[in-house]
This record gives sequence, C-alpha cells and structure tokens, in this order.
Amino acid sequence: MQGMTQPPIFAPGTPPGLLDHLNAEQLHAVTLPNEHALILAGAGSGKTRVLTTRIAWLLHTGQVSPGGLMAVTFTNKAAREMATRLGAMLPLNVRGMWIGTFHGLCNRLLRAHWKLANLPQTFQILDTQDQLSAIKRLYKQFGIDDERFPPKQTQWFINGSKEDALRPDDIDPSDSDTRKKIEIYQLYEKQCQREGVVDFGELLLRSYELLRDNDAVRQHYQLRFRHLLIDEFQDTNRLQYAWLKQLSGDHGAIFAVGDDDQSIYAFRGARVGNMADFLREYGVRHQIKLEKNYRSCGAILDTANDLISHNKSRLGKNLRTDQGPGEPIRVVEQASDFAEAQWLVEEVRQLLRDGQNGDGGTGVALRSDVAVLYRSNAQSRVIETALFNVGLPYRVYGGLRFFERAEIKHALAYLRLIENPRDDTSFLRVVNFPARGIGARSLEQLQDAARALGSALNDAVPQVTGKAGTLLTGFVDLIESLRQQSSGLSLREIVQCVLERSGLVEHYRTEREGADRIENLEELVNAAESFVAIEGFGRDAPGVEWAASGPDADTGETLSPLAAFLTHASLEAGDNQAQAGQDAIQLMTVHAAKGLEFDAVFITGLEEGLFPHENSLSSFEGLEEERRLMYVAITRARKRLYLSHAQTRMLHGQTRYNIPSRFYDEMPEHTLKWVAPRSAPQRWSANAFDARRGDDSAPWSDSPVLESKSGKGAHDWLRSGMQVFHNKFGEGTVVGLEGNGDDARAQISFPRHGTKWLSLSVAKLTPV
DNA sequence: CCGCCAGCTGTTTTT
DNA sequence: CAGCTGGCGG
Repeated sequence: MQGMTQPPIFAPGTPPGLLDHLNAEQLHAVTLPNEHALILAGAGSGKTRVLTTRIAWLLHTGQVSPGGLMAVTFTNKAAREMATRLGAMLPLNVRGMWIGTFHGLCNRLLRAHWKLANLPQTFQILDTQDQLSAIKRLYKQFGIDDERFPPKQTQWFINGSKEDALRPDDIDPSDSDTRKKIEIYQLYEKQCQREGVVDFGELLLRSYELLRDNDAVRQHYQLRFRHLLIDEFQDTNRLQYAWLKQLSGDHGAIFAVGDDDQSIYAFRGARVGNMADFLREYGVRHQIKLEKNYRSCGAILDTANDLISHNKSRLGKNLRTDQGPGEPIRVVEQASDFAEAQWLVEEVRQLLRDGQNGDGGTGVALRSDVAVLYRSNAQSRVIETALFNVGLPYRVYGGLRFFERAEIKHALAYLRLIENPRDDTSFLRVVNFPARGIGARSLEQLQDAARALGSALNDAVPQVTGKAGTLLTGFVDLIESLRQQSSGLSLREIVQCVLERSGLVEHYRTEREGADRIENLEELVNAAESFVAIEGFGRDAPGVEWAASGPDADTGETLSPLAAFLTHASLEAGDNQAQAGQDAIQLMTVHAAKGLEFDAVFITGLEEGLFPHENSLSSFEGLEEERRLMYVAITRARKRLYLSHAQTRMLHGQTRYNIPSRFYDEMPEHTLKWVAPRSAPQRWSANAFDARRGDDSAPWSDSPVLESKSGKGAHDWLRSGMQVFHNKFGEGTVVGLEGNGDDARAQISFPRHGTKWLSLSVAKLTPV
C-alpha cells in the first residue's frame, strides 16, 4: 500500500543539484506551494524541464510519494519522455507511477474497476478504423440509410457527444435527424457493450462516470492523488477537464502547463477556454509565465512575437532571448510549386555543404537538422520528388503507423478473438481472411442468426446449417484450438502460432507485394517479445500493486500478457513507417512539428487559401488558429528560418493562382529579407522533374494567363493584378485565376467587400 | 471470390 | 492529380 506521505527518497545530505540550471521563472514554478497553478510556457521555454523537475522536487522534498501524484500528457511520446527524464533525476521505479496519457490512465482505472465500470475484465479497445467498421456493421444490421446519415458523420456525432460527456439520453432531440442519430448512438453503445469493446472516447467517458458515480472510488483517488500535473493543458477537451475535476476534488493540487498561443487542435475538440475556466473555477493564485526562450535566435522570436500579437484572444505573452538576432528570415517567392521545391532543394544542399565545411554559423551538420514544414500533406509530394531527384534522403512524417497496417490488424484480430470471441469486429475482419470460402451469403445467414439470438456472431455459428455452417464451424474451431494451444505458450510463441496457423503468412507469401507484409508480421513477433521484456510479464505485472489497492480490488488478478499486449497495440499505434535511423531531411505538417525543433526550418506554401487555409477563413476563431499554427511553425527554428510561397500551385489536378499569405504582412519588416529567386524560371521545363511528372504545362510566363483549351475563351484578357469592375462589388484587383472554360474562376480583391472567387461564366466583369 | 473500373473527394490528428 | 471506395462483372 502506498502511503500518503513518505520520507524523502534521498537520504539527507545527498547533494540535490536538482534546481541548478533553472532560471528565476522556472525555479518559481518548480517550487510553488501545494496549490493550484497555471504555467504559461512559451515555445522553447523549458516546459518539459519544469514539469519533470517539479515532480522530482515534490518527491525529493517528501511532499508526496511516487504513488501520490499523477502526470498526464496527450501522447505516449510525451509521457515516455517525462518518465525517462524523471528516472534520470531520481532513483525511481517510474513504471509503477501514474504517468501517462489521458487514455492510458483511464484504461488503467477501468482495468482496476472493471466490475464497477460494468465492463468485462478483458475489454478491448477499438481504434478509429474499428469504430467506423462497427458503425457500418450496425447500419447493415438495422438497414440505416447511409446516404442520409453518412457513417463518418455518425462517428463524428458519437465521438463529439462523448467528448461533451453526453449519453444518448442526455442529448436534446431537436429535430428528426438528431433523433435518428441518437438512436444510432444508442444501438452502437449496445453493440459495443455486448461485444465487450470500448472506443477511445468511451475510455474517457466511462472512466469519468466511474469517478462521478462511485463516491468510494472517487474519494479514494482524490485522497491518493495530492498532485495532478497536466501537460499541454490548452489541448484538453471538455471531458478531459471534467475528468480532472473529478480526480482533484478538494485535496489535489492541479499544476497545469500549457500555451494558449500554441493551441492548434480546436478542430478536434480542444478547448483553450479550459485555461480561463481553470483559473476562475479553482481561484488559481499562481500563474507563471515562462517567456525566456532557449531555442531560437532573436530575429526568429521577434517575428513570432509580432505575428502572434495580431491575435485578439490571448492570455498575453512575449518570448525573449539572450541570444543575438542571428540570421534574418529569408523570404522567397517562386513562380510555381515546382520552382519552390527546386529552390528549396538547392538551399538545403548549400546548408549541408556549409555544414560539412565546418561552417556552423551558416550551415547545418546533419540532414535531420533541417525540417520542411507545410500546412497540408498534399504539399509534400512536389518536395519529395525534388529531393528524390537529387538523391537527398528524406523522411516524411505521418501516414500509416505500425499497428494500423492491414496485415498487423489482421493478426491482431486473431489474437483478439483468442481473448474475446464476442468481438464481432475482429470476427468479421478475419473470418474469411485468408479466404476460406465464407462469402457474403454465409455471413448474412450468420448475422441473421446472431440477431435472432441476440448473441455474438461466434455464438450463433451452430445455428447455421449446410456448407456455410461447416465452414464457419471450421473457423470457430480454429480459434478455439488456438486459444487452447496458447495457454501454455509465451506471448511471442502465441503470436508466431497465430501467424502460422491462421494462414496469414502463407497468404502473403503468394502475394506479389507480400514480402513487406511478411516482414511486418515478423516485426510483430519482435514487438510482442520486447513488450514482454519491457513490461516484465511473468514476474510482477504492472498494475498488481495498484489494482489491489483500490476499493474495487478485484483480488489482484492481472491481465494476461496477451490481453495487455492488445491493449498496448490499441493505445500506442507505434511509429509511422518511413525509414527511421537514417540521417534524413524531415518533412512534416506544421501540426506534426509541434514540440520539435530544428536548426533550419523551411515553411513552404505561404499562400492565401493554403496557409491560412481557405476552410478556416470564414470564422474569426479559424483564422486565429491558423495564426497560432504559423506561430508554432516559426518557433520550431533554432538558427535559420525560410519562408516561401509560389504564384501557382497544382492542387487537385488543377493549377491554382495564389497570392502571398497575409501572414507576411503581420511580421516585422526588419527581420525579413526578401531573396530573389536564384534560377531563371524557364529552366525547369528542361529538368528531370517535368520528365518525371510528364505534364504538359507550358513554360512559365511572367503574368499568369487564364488558359482556355480553344485559346479564345471569353476572358482571355484577364490577368492577375488587373483592375476590373463588377456591377455589385465595384472596382477590384484580380489576385488569382483558376480553371478554364466554364469552370474558370477569378479571385478578386474588392476594397469594400473583401476577396471573392467569381465564376467567369456568371460574373460580369469589365476592365477598368 | 476476386479483380477491375468508375466515380468521388480532397485541412490539420492523437488516443 | 491520385488515392480510395463501392459496385458490378467474370
């Protein structure tokens, strides 16, 4: 049993050294009294250091025992980093501590109190894909119109409701569509409950309800957790904040760390407003700003500060540094996205050459010190091509992660069925994969039988007669025999056994692109093995100590290694593919770059409509979030920052004509250095690029011309930059042109009415 | 049961 | 342009 207070971990007299190297702001934050606090941690201000040192300090001074605090993050990566750094500071068994992601910690709570939470002990977790297929299955079963209620939209509705802690009964059925969605939500819940699975949102909501509805459990944890430390507080959603409130009660001190200027996830439910709510609701007395930046040169910070000052909704903060101004920000305009990519490649090569010559001032030593950032994933392609053509290794972030790949999900489905045969999602995924002659017909029969029985597909198999029945029974027997066989095996052996006996490996052996997949499956075996090694199964599984200490104390039973591994696979999707290890240029979206830093950063595609993105221009909040995104992008750079945009860009198979981003106007002139394009635009029709793309784009001409196929379209005279007259909006400037023929549109900036896209086949325009 | 083709749809993403 | 989904035909 973990006591509430324990003697300090260090023997008296041990030189702490813990608080050395902290600046005044950081020291103040780290050593705050046991009360609620909000730390506004600017980019590069040593946020993680403050958080981990705070924990170490609390432990070291004996104010709390390792079991008496909880530290919450959003990503596994952040949780790991915190645990690792803490472990380096103090001799601790970090694994036993409650440091983890919201979902990881909720999972832990639900595992400990599964009975009270009304879950099976071995409940499994649905990821986003699984959830969608569960919803689609529901649609089939109940004949729901997927045109009128697109499954994706329903998924969004369900997840959104859960984030607001709303069960179907809590939602106001304002109209018939909402009523229908509520009904689907209800059916979905029933299905999940029957199958013993929970989705990500459910993990949080169920855990919240567990605390809310069980006084003993709530009081137990409130008494236990004297300190709750939350990372990236600006990213919390409504439910996460409510969950924290349940845990903190009257005793727990909340130490929230965040940066409202880096709130870029409103689109997925994050509520920056939680920061203000927290200050108000808890009467927070300690609010500390960490404004000293240890990452970037002065010019970069000036640029970031100036840009973000254009946002109205801010708590207010200004980054400063002791470093000199450093290099100016280089700004480049190129004629097209190809030209931009090619310029970028040349600039990167130059940086690397300078770095090789030991010129640390203007160059970079490693390719991985260079990051190329863009607003949307589609922009990576041109850049990849350009890098590929000159043979520069690069790594693209994003894309499918290890546990999300089809072959891995198939293998996991078999493993899940061993653990829980009622998991219909997994059942359907592999009942006929590899093919066993069980077609749609047979499955329909089975699903009918299951519906009649109100049972899982697995349990309805005996009802199906004929050939279909025989085949289905064969499958069920296979799973059953795998289950029996696995009882005496190690996790690694179980996985190997499943891969062999399911026929998965055999299946991919005969497939043309199966080699990679087999390799991944082998990697899964390794993952299983290292999971056991790291988690130390077979000895003391993590959780024993805490599961036994709660009021629900389920006799200290622990999850089987298999069940734990499956949970791990759901909660941590793993790395995304791209060859790690090799020194390579880093390509990623601005979102993906949050929290990272690089010597040299290129922010590309700084064009109206792209960055800021057109979909966010309709609202004030949307634009402010784009600006914060730009702020995040700028503050990734340590020494060198490049900003670039292109006059034309290929998007969705169409050439778009863009104007430079408004963000340029929001940055100080003295830090920006506009650089002329180094190569003549004509050059690229002759290089490897175009050959590779095989396009028929005309050699570039200085002012964009609206091309029509016939060459004599009605609006041939329109040019970017021209003054035109519109009957309703008056005089304006042409700032963009796209499409041709009847689809042709012009983007025109009217002084009175703002910038508008007008269809040329409709709008009446006359030259001024 | 598999493979092909037409049609559609395109921000940002972690768990 | 390109990747994915769903429907249909062999």
